[in-house]
Amino acid sequence: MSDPSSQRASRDPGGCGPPEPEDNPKRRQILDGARRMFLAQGFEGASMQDVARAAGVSKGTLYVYFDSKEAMFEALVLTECGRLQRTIRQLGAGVEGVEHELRQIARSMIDTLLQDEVMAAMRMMIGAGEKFPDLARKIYEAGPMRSIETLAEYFALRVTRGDLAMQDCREAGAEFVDLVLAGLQRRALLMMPPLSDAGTDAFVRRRVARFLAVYAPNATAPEPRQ
Amino acid sequence: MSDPSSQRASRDPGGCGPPEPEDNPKRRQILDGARRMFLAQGFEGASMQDVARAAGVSKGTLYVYFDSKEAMFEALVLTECGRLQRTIRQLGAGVEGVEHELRQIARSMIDTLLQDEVMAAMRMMIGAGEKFPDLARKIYEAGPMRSIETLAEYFALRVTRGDLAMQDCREAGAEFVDLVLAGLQRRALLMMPPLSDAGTDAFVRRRVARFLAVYAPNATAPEPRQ
Amino acid sequence: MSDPSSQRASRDPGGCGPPEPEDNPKRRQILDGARRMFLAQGFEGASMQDVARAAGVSKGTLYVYFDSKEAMFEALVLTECGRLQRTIRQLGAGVEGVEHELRQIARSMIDTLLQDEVMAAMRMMIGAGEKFPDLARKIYEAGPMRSIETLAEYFALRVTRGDLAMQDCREAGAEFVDLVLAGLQRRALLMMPPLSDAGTDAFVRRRVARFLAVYAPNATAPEPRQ
Amino acid sequence: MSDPSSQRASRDPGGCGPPEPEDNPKRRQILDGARRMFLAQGFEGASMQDVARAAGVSKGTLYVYFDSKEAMFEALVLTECGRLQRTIRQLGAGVEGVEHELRQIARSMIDTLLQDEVMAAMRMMIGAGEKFPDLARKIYEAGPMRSIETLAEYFALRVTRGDLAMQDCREAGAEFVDLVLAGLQRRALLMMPPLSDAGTDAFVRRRVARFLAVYAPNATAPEPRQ
DNA sequence: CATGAATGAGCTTTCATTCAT
DNA sequence: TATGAATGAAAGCTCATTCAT
Repeated sequence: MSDPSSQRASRDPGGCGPPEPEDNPKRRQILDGARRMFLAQGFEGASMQDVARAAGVSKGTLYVYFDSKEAMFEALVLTECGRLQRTIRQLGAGVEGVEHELRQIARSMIDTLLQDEVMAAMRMMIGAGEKFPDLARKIYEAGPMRSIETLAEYFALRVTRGDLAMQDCREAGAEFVDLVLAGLQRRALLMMPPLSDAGTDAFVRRRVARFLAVYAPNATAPEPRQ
Repeated sequence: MSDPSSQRASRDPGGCGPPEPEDNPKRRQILDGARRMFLAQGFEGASMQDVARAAGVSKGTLYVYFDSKEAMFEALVLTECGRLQRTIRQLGAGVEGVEHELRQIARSMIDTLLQDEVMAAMRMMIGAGEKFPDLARKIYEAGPMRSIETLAEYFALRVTRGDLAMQDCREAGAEFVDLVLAGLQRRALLMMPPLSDAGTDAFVRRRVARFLAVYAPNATAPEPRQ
Repeated sequence: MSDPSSQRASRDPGGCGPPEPEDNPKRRQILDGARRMFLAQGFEGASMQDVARAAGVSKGTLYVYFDSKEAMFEALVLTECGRLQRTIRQLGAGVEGVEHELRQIARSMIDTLLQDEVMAAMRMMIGAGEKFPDLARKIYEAGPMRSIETLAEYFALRVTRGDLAMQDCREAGAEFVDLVLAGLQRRALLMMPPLSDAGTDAFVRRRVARFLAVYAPNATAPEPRQ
Repeated sequence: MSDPSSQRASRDPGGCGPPEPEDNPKRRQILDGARRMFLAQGFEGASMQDVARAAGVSKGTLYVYFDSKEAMFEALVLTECGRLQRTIRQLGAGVEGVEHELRQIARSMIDTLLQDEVMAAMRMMIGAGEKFPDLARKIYEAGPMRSIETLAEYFALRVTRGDLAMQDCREAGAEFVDLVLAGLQRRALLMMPPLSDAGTDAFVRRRVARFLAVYAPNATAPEPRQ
């Protein structure tokens, strides 16, 4: 079992599962180079030569650890999935006061998911979707879907506390994501310059208010504003 | 001035402007082949050979009308921009009854923009964003931004009629797009199977209700519903 | 129909058929380079780079005329088949006096088929047999089998004239080939130095005598000699 | 002197000589793997990785025992030479009755030398002949030449017993090989399907009869038959 | 002695691009 | 203007070989 490629098949066959320990340092090193190149150039734009150079190994070594460029890409994306999930899971941990809390969650999602690097990953995954539809689906499940579920759990908790009132927490989660993230993400996907910090704050206040106008149990009739 | 490539530089310098008359039939023919191939295979997946074959001309002729593959891609995208704008402008034309109307607008946007072909174009443009950032921005302006503005105009009209109440029509437009389109688009971008027709209808009713809960002037306190 | 590759599929689909006119000069030029390289180095030993250099064209041009290295090899071999058949058909044309005639036929076969170049072709074909069994069979039919049949026709003629006596002309043809060619060919295949001219002559006289000892109608009891 | 590779140069400098004791077990093991792979895939088709796997050692170990792939191939072939010689030496041992005996020898040669595995070896050696001419010559001497000599010895014995009459036993041996083996071998080399068992028997009877028509001392005038 | 990680040259093939006609 | 033959750079991938352990 000293062949490093023996690790290939055994890695997380079920999808974007638990965080992978991934202990082989050379493999990590290669994936790291691959990450930089694929994010910067996309799947087709980055050549194996590029990846090798970025990883500081020879082209041949790439094929010791991965069967093909596609396999390497898949391994990379799966790794990134894990990273993303871990990020999401921490998003709204331990904040207080519903409106304030939701603003913080929103801001946290925005700050995390609109980072250049994450957007590049998203672009890469979307671009590669046509060629790797199964992979794209896994990404959806590990990313957006997981975010929504995490939010749903949080909302469920708040409902039991009486802070929120809703019947379908998942739908509310989806709505929250759509309201506070989708628009900014759409802009970023098409390379529009990001909002200023103040602009983002205003946006978050507005949209969280919209959300609460519907889901806060003691919501007065919503005043159309802004 | 018999060189058709002399038209290259002069085409729509300002961006995705008004519908281009585009009179040269051979150029149209080439762009049409390019459209089919790029949508089907993506920018890197489609070879100039493919485009030439799809357009029914020789490879050499491609270079009579376009300086490079990238230039052809850019020209194609700009043309598509115009097409999209025209589509958007017709979206909610001549329907009546606010809630019913908004549902029809929503459904129309969904049906149009989630078509396989449009999604392929979107994926292609997002994927190419890294390489053509200016182009991506133009697309944003011609696509989502224009949609929002078109909606804003429509809302403004409804406000004057007293059917809606809002202060910032553009913000309301953005919110509408986020609520009724973004989630489905996110799913489609990552190759998730589309909702059933009934599912889509339910989604539209739900989200339009949310929208009206905030912006209908005589809105009662919104009832949180599934 | 100006694409040179359109000639690919239409070339002699039935096997080693009639002499091909093969008029495209560039294709000929490439096949000629391929011939030199494949004969010298074998199928795997010769790289497409080698072939391109030998043919005086660029590597890319190779693929304008042939779909793959294997397709080129097959086209080459088929061409060589035709060449060989033409040679065989002329072998014993118009000589007189049975023993003298048979000696001349034998010598002609030997001189033709033991040329360095032909032996190289044979080695190449045999070496490639494992990978291209169908092709190898075609070669057998176009080469050895055809030789035997040509001899059989000749023997049949001589039988009607009363010069030879035999019941199965094909078997006699096979025997003749075995007696006068096989041994020398086996030597040549394994790179043994060829017999001297005088040695070859002696060999031919001996083996033709053996043949006639059996098939000459007025043969006296064969005297074991030499 | 603990380096096993010190055995390399000293191995059988004279060619395909006496059976080599070959005592190093690991070397044997490697050659055995090499034999399987080279026969199955040919010299170029089999990778050192394949050989290592087939031999159950690491790739590096291969280079402890052999300087290069070519050296390993040469060593393998030389070993196979010995094997073949031993086989040949036993071919016609201890049978009785000249015609019956010759048929048995013939059949034995055919059955041995036309086995798939032996043919594969032959094809491999012929194919490699261009690249390793000296090796090919050694093979000729160890294989066909040795067969002929063994037959010659056998014929000489029979001559002293009065069963056969000939002046040049080696020539007779060569003739025998040509008559009873060459044709079938030629077919097999070019991947033609083998004769049926009955067909082979008929072939052997016919050709042995031809042989005896010339070399049996009491041969009546040969009757042209079949 | 044995290993297997690492290498880099070389493989077949593709493709955007040029240019003589 | 339109062609398509020709190109050469670069792609993904393989493999014989080396070397530190």
